[in-house]
Amino acid sequence: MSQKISAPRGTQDILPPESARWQALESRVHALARCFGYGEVRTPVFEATELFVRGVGETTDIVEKEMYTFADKGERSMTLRPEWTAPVVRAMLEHQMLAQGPQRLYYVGPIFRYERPQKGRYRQSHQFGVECTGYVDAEADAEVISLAWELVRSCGIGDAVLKINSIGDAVCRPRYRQALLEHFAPNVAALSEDAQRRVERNPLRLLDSKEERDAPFVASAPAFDAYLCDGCREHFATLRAALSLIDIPYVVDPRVVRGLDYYTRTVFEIESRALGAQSAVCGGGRYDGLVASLGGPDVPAVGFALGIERFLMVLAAAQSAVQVPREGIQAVALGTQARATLLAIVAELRRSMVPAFMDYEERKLLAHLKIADRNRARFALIVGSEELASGEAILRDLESRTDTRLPLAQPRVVAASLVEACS
RNA sequence: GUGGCUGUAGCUCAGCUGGUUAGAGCGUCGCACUGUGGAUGCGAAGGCCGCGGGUUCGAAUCCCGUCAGCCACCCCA
Repeated sequence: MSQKISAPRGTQDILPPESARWQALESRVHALARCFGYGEVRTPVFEATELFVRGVGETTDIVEKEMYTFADKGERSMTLRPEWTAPVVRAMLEHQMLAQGPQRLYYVGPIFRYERPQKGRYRQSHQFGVECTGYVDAEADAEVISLAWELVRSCGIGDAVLKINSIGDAVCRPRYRQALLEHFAPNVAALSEDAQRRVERNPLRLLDSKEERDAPFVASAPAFDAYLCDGCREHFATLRAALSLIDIPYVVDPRVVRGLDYYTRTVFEIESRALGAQSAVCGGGRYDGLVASLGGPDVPAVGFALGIERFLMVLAAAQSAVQVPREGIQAVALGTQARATLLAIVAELRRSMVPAFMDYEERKLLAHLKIADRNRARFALIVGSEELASGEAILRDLESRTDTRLPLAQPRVVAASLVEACS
């Protein structure tokens, strides 16, 4: 056993029938993005390390300890993409897209973070997300949020909650930060160890503490609300009005504070209890300074990322196991000659895009029918010596258990009449 | 990265305070049943008890290490 190679820690193989659920979600995602006018972007799986250091933020956990970084043979430092926003912005800059007005892009694909694996947390995971650039308007925030919410809603996830918040901008955030510092600093000794670290580094994250001993101080902390500048306040109000206008239920939660440096103003999360501690299925917000910080023009942007693995888990919890519908035709050949006859018909069926299955072993009819059943085939096309003699195959509807006779002619003709019979 | 729980057949799990050849259900395959499925009955295959070391006359069982999964923290999708 020890010499067997297994998938690296925190990664997983996605096999049938699970992969079918992925395909279903992915096609839903593509269709939804299309409805909102978003085009797909695909970027390299690895990028220059510098892109993430500048884009995500030097002091974030992602950059500090979670990146898969390596030197290539030309001694360049490369990093496996730990998130999509920085690469997408890089691509937009590289291809001069931002000079051409607002842009709407979406992506689906893997990200890599070196973390300790746990349910809903992997070293390779997959995200669907969008980036909308060029609008300062809160309607763009609402658009992006509604796209995420529409996916959740259309999949029938009942217990999902949308939480929104505003974390201000370059003008008012430092003021609020200062206020928080002044609130917590006198009580540092009473705080949990983790909280003490955060007082200096990122006071905003203190609001997110789960430690019981921090709770009283968190509860009495000043609210951002009072510190928002006029611009941010108005932006948040417009967003709330827009969400109400398009019937999207939300709660304002001051504790929603994103961990990546580039967020400004709007931040939001969609949570579900089905996930335990990793409750966030989707997270995003506005990042007006990111494009400029990556060397581009001063272009505002909003977006989100949704965890595919987590989303599928929530989906599985919400839906009861659905029976796979029957589909396609199982060719049942009894004898060598029948096998040749059916082989040709199966090939023609597949050319007509009708799923066709065949087992090549010499088995009894009963065994063949069991296989057909297990394959969830809708029909069985049976040919044995009797059928060859009479020139008529038996087409059995495995659902209604009724038989029809079908003249054996040229494979293409048989396939054509099967297509008709099955539709 | 920190703390804790768990690793026995393809899957879900039994296996008492260490004691002969490690069990069950599901699944797979075969037969009853040359030719009309999901059932039933009978049978078979499938295990270095995650891996490595130690204690012991003797280890799936106790100890240490390691790998992996899970839970919480941390972080985030």
